[in-house]
Amino acid sequence: MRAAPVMGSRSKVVPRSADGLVESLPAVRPYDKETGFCRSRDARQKRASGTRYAMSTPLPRDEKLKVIRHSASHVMAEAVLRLFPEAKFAIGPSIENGFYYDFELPRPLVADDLGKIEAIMKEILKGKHDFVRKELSREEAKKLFADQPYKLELIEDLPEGETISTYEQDGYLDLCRGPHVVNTAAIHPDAIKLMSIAGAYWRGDEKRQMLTRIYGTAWDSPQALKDYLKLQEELEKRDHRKLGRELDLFHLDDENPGEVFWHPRGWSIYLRIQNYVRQKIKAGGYVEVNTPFVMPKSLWERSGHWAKYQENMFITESEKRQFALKPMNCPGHVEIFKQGIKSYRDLPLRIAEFGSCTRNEASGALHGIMRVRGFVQDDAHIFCTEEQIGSEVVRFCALLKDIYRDFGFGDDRISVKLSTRPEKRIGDDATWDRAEAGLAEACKAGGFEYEISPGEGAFYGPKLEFTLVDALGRGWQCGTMQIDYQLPSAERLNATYVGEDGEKHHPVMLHRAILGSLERFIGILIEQFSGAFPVWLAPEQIAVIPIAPNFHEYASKVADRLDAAGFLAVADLSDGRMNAKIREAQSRKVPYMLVVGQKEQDEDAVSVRLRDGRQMNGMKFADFASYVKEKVDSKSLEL
RNA sequence: GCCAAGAUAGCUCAGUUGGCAGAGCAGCUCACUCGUAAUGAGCAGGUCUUCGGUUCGAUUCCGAAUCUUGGCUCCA
Repeated sequence: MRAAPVMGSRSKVVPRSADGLVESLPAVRPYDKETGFCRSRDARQKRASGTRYAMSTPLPRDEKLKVIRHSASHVMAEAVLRLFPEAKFAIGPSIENGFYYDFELPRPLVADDLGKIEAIMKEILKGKHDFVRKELSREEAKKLFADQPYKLELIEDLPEGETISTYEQDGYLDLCRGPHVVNTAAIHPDAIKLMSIAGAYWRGDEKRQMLTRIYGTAWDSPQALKDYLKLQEELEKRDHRKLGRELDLFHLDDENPGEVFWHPRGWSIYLRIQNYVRQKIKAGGYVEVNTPFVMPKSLWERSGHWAKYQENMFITESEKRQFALKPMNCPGHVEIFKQGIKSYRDLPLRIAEFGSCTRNEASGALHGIMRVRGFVQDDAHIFCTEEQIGSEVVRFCALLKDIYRDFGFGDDRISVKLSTRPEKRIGDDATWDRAEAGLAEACKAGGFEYEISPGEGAFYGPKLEFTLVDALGRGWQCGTMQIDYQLPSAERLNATYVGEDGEKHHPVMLHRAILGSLERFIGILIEQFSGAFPVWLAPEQIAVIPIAPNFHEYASKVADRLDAAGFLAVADLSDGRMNAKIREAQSRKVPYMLVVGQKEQDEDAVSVRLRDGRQMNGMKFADFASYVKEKVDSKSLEL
């Protein structure tokens, strides 16, 4: 979900656009006709040359914003230079919603500094300075940036023959390809805001210098900035950590980082999602198993995890033997596959598990319930022949679509990436060719268009990654489908089946998940629905509210009958007044509130207040029950 | 793990230029026969994250640890 950075553009720049404010953009960016991907480079991508980025047709405004943002980063650099004349400059690209610039500074920044820098920026912007482009030779550039080690490194790494250019505004000179606005007047001083300070490794490499990164946001009008800040507020309101506490779904304990304590309401959602998936995969031809949380070092050595994944595993010991908490379920499933003799007639064998995994994630990577150390995957491994890969992938795509749709994510909310062979890999190229081509073809046959992430595959095979796009346009990677020839091989866990020819063969293993982890998926749902879950998932579907203590008895009778009919209904018999009870139920985001008094009691009816404020008064009890049943059964997103 | 910023009542936050710690909401008690987003009154609630240091005195200043947040790296 990242915009292609402007820094990556290699294009020549033409001086002036029609409105005179933004340089015209190159008509054609380097473009690969065969794949339809634009080529651009990005420092974050480890300088892999020829890295390709998918490009959706850019709106002119998007391009304009990129130019504004990139120019704002130069203005910020100028402001920082005024404050810290000895600052060293790294890179300052435009990013989604804004820009950043990385600096090496003589001291850490404090919150006050951001305000100061922003004030200087505004002053610079008001000065109406031109951005002046100059092209120069490599030698000239090196001389010019002699005291800027990061710039020098960038110059060194520019390919032979590359045009080297600088941009200068108000006396601040920076190495840059452009394009930029022609004058700082193109950036409204009230349409920019500095957001935060963060550390970032030079060139994204954790072994290199840690720089100070300042993030800012920039827009083409003060109103656009306001809208953006408002959206940020909206995001805060939806934050699953906040809602998780407010709705009493779960808690996280500071003493036990990265592990979720599910409260009754949260667990109720969890179980319904799990049982839903359980029923779907059963219908999809999977068998469900369960494998141990703790498994011996010897197994992890054979599987390769001990060598490749050890630092992410919690290791424990008993009677001088070492064990590890499982970070993945695959070896366990291979162990099950290996019990007894398998025939080609048993394939494909689809082994599923709600696998409880524990990974020792870096403390800084933890985030609410989205990124934790203990989580459960809706995992499965499909053991099949090479010929069966295609049909299995197609089948998987159908199941995934079906499940995502029930959670409100239609086809237009799913994006797919095909990750191809990485540099460090095992297996021969012919196998990789077959695996990649097969996966690509099956993905299309499964009804998905995909983008390619070159070199992002697992070391043992290519993979498909399925990303959900939520109500606010954010992407969450959930589903995955990976082809693995290695783990079942003789060198690893040595799984075999007897083929038609009577010989032993190694099956191919497909690692796949749809929700990814239940914890993360529920976090996504909380944010997607702002905690207002669809009826079929709501932890409390119906709150029965008597208008006065006289009607407590009728209220509990209504709740009991609804409960017996399989709904999650609670009668609020507390001391409070009706209005307060409605308010409380509303803040618990209960879909249906039943207000009951004399009228309802006389007619065996309920007056329904929906979460969205609508009312359906004087509904017969039986009518209401069937109304809700329909919503639950159809997994309706509507009330 | 790395960089930076934080940690005060169950929650959201105020506060002390170093001198007995504050509010709103939630909780508890009592009263209230009430029709679609807060009835009123009262009570209780904190070793100011932890451990060291400076000081007559530290919640406040300094150091360290733990955790959280925002990034980086990684990733379900």
